[in-house]
Amino acid sequence: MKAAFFQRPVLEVAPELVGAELYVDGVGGVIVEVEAYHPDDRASHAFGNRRTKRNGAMFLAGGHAYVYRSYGIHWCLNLVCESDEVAAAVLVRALEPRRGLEAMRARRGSMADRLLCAGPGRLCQALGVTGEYDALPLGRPPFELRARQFEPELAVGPRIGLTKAADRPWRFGLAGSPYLSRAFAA
DNA sequence: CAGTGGATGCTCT
DNA sequence: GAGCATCCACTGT
Repeated sequence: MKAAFFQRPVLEVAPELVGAELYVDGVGGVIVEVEAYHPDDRASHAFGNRRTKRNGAMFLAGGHAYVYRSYGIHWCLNLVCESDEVAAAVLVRALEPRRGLEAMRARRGSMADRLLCAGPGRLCQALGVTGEYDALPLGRPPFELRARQFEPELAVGPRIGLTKAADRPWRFGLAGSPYLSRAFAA
């Protein structure tokens, strides 16, 4: 997947990432859930295009990784979109494991396979993503991204775990997938 | 099942 | 010093 794919409006890119494949050092699978974050959005780490120490990677060109620590414990992986002047990103919240299942189970401990990557923190743990991956380009190893090969049935809803701008329907998922972090409302 | 609370570390005001 | 783009274990049905 080329950087140009990401250098478009984030609300256009995010739904197209559902069904795409993401691998980190060969471990990963099919993305089934994402959320979009935009500069006009109080919930974004780069609200108002304000650069901070943490969010630097969001100001790179579309096609880079933005990895941050969540609740002091977990890592969360974003795919940076748009340009160096518009700090937007897509949070990868869940994927259906396809390759490297043994590595995922080893990193996460023995859990049901449907929970290996069901949530942004779990996903990073399973794929081995840490802060060292922040600001890396997505177009070459350790990352590998493949555009979706099918037209998925999309589910849309409000984003999860927010207090600010919690009403915006910027969560996109593969309808009915058992690998979601949470089901979408009917 | 649903709901609650603790762990944990960094960013930002 | 407050507040998290979370997860898990534990409680009580």
